[in-house]
Amino acid sequence: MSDQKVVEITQVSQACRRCGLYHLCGPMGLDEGDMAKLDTVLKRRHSLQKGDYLYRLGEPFTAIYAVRAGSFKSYTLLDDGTDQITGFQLAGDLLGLGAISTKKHTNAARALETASVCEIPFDRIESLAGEIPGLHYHLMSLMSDEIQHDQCKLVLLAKMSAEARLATFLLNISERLTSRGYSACEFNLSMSRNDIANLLGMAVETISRLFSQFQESGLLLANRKEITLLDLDGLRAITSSCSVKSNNSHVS
Amino acid sequence: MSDQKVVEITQVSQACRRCGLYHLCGPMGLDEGDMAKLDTVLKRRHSLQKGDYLYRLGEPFTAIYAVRAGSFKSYTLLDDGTDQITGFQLAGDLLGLGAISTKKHTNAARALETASVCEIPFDRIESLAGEIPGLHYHLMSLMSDEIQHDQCKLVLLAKMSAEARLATFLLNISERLTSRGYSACEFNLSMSRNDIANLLGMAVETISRLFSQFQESGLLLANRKEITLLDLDGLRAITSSCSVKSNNSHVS
DNA sequence: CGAAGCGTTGAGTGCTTTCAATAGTTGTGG
DNA sequence: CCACAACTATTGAAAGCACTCAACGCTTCG
Repeated sequence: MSDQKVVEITQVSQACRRCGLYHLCGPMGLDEGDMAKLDTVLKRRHSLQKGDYLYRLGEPFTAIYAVRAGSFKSYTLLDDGTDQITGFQLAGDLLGLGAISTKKHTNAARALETASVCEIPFDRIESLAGEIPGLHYHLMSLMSDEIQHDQCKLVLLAKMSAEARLATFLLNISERLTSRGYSACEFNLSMSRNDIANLLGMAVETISRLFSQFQESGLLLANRKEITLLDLDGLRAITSSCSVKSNNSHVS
Repeated sequence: MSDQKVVEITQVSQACRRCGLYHLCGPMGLDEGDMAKLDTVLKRRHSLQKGDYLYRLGEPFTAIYAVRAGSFKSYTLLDDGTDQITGFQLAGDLLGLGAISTKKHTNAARALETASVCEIPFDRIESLAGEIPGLHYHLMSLMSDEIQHDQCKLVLLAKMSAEARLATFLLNISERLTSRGYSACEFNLSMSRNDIANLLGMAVETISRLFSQFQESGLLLANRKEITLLDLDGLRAITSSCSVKSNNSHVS
């Protein structure tokens, strides 16, 4: 079971170190050998252009995906023909975990900009898990995270005012970019105002008005998709009245 | 690996057939032998009274739970000191799946009435999974279900009117009770109006007004916690304008 | 260049909330 | 057993937040 763990470290570096999934694999106890095994089932560099579907609603579920670069929106279709965005996925986030039980995707995922993903065939995970003891536990942890994130979104939608929702959303994007090594205060939103409004359960006009209001208050600068956060504490003050206790809420 | 599967069927019957988890174990391929093994790690008949905590926020995560009888509410605490209910669990539902990654419970679970649960120690699941091939997949399916259910709740909160939310909630309770063999149209709500309002992101007064309105419209009879649904199609019509496409939405 | 889409801003409406009062229910202790 | 307190539920009236409708400028793209 541990006779094949000697591999070229450089090979692993190439394959995984730059992958968004790396920081998820590392801390959970996968050594270099395990990661090399994992690497053998990963199809690398699946690239997509803006608007491309990673998968559509109803398609058979065959794999989960890790975002390497770019960003995605995942959304479901409602009876009235409209969409409901259930989340945005940035580099390092996973896609497709909600479809394991149904074996069909219950939502669609589309690239918001040029993006690339790691595709992880699910049936090969099953066989691979026999060789890597912690893999199943790792996957369940990731799914557990997703459940927690969704519950943070529930709080946001159930309890927060429009103002607090947008502030929470912006701070969350900022935190997630920071943890990936990007700037905490300057970034480009890859999604439209429409998409933000949809996720946060509000009208587009309200989003637009709030951006203007935040700018007048000196909290941020917003020029279309270019965002500069000027007063993180000010934004936190807006959310603090009703955010989840002692928990890095993940709301997008 | 399959040399220990011969066991007493009657023993299995006693342990699992009446358990809410049974209909989850059965279809996924566990045979009687596997179920007997599973049974050895289940602590049976953990009973609770109304108001008892199954677990509290911040407690170490040691086990997941299956509701055998009664019902629970799970909720998180917000910074402002208020609660946010994230779901109600009826017989057959699972509790605790969101805490696997953090190893601490990120929400609390309390009995809404006299209840009993199966406690499933998580560390023993890990070792047991080596003997039961499909167990990990089964667990991931259950977690995948939870992710889907949470996303249905997101739709409800993001898109639906107060009227549609309550109608959806009632139909969902009805469906879940039906699938457990209870009456589809007559049931007692174990949760208070306050709890319903909290879950659905509304004021208590609005819930109360809607119950009155639904009753005047002949959709249902509501006497405190005793509910009689009179016009399921009428309720569905209220929700249909904005429910999730081709999906048995699970919103409580 | 024109069309289509995105983003911003204004005005008016309306759904839901908040405040308030009342009644019914539950639980506790004298 | 009743009285009292605390909680739950219902209903009314008024206020407010966010939505809808509408118009306009800006950007993108064929």
